[in-house]
Amino acid sequence: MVRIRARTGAVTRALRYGGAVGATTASAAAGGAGSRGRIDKRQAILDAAFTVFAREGYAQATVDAIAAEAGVAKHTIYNHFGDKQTLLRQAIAAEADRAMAENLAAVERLRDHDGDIRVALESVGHRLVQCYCDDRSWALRRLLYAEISQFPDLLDIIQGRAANPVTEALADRLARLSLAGRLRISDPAEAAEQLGALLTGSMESRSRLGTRRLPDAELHSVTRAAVDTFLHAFGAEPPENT
Amino acid sequence: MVRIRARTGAVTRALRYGGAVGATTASAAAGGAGSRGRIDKRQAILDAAFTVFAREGYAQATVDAIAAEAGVAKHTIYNHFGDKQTLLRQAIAAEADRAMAENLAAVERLRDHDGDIRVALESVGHRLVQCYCDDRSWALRRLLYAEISQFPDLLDIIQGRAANPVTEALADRLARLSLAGRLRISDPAEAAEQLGALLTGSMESRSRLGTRRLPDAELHSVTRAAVDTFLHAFGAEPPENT
DNA sequence: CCAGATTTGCACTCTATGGTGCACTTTAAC
DNA sequence: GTTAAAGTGCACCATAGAGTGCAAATCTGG
Repeated sequence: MVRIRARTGAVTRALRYGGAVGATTASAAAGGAGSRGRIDKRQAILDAAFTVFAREGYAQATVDAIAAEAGVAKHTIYNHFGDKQTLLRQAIAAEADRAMAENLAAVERLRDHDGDIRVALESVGHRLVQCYCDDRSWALRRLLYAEISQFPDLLDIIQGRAANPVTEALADRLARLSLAGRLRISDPAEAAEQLGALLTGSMESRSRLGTRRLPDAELHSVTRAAVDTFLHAFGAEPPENT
Repeated sequence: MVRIRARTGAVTRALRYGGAVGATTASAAAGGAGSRGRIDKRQAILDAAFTVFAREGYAQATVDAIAAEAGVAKHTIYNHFGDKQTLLRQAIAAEADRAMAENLAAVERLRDHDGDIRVALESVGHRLVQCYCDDRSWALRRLLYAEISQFPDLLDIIQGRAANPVTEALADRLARLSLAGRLRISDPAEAAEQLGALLTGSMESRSRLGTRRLPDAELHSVTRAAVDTFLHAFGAEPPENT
């Protein structure tokens, strides 16, 4: 027990002054909203919590471990979040925000792409697949799957921060392209859903539930195949057979 | 503590003699291989373990709860499986076998379907989607996502029992159909992957990670849309536009 | 340099649970 | 019926981890 204490203390200090692990790095970049006290340990805690929760699962993750990872005293965590459940919810919400922002940014790049439609779709598709296969995205997805039966309200937290808005944004872009005569789509929402499915559908098994990092070449080839099939179904001019 | 004991005992007895919950029902149907002792509590334990693990997650699930659910003494569990981890692995393996068998059966129905290709694909697709959306399938998927970082070897256990063999079987069928001139497919494996993606890709958000049961009508419409898109891309005769 | 807020270290409580030991009962097979 | 295997009930151990209290240290704004 005493030995554990000592080790925790050492890690804590190393993180605080060394700032090597990433949690503290992120915290430095986030000292904006309502920063009272020090350089807002809040963000560091959220980052650390997500990391540890994702690695160990909610039940296995100990608040002590999160504190150590964040370079913070356990008490500070309870000061900020009250209890472990709240911490989980906030950590997931923060991470979902980050992930969705990335996805939306990717989709938005369809807005003023005026070259070949295939090139545009492949570019955006590739970016979307990259986001989907990002380590943190997989961690978030795993964590959601893991805890959804224990915390059904996570769905509400994710609601509006997850795939849904991204698909809608994509549907918007596809509708515009269709209106401009570049695609032939009757139901943009459905088309967006299907494009998303084609892009990400095979990632689960390919990446072995996110435990294997996929080479970029593989992402490219999946993207190309997905866009190819998509254009066969929704392209404006009937494509000559491959 | 005493009160908990009492309650557990009551549930246990109710299960043993009433056989109402499903675990015991299943066990009765499985007293085949190597049944020594009683009517093989083994299967009842596996079923109960899967149920409880899926509901609570590995760490939260208590062996006592599993014993109660199975209508069995805690000791019996340890007699059969040694420890909690082994129990998890075996429960998952058993459930994966079950799920894969269902999926393969669905795919096999493509073998001697000689009518309209669209009808055949929609029929099989619908069955596949149903399997995918089955409560137990979702539970298995959630459990895998949840525990994969704690037990990476679950991948090996699932290997050969999961989506992979199903996709391969589907690729086989598609290849035959292509050879018979009913489809125009250059890469059957890729086509199978894409058909699978189109069928199941939108289920995650639609069913809210499997926490919402989808009306069969919705499954049908998704299936129809998936097959439609698939045939646009891989149909033998270029379809007239919708 | 001061005051108030924040953070920290550490000890401590309380509860939960995996796993075991043991004596006793039930079951299946001969 | 007898017997050995399988199952049961219960007490028990050891450990671990959430959450709290408190006094001392540290920071931040003025």
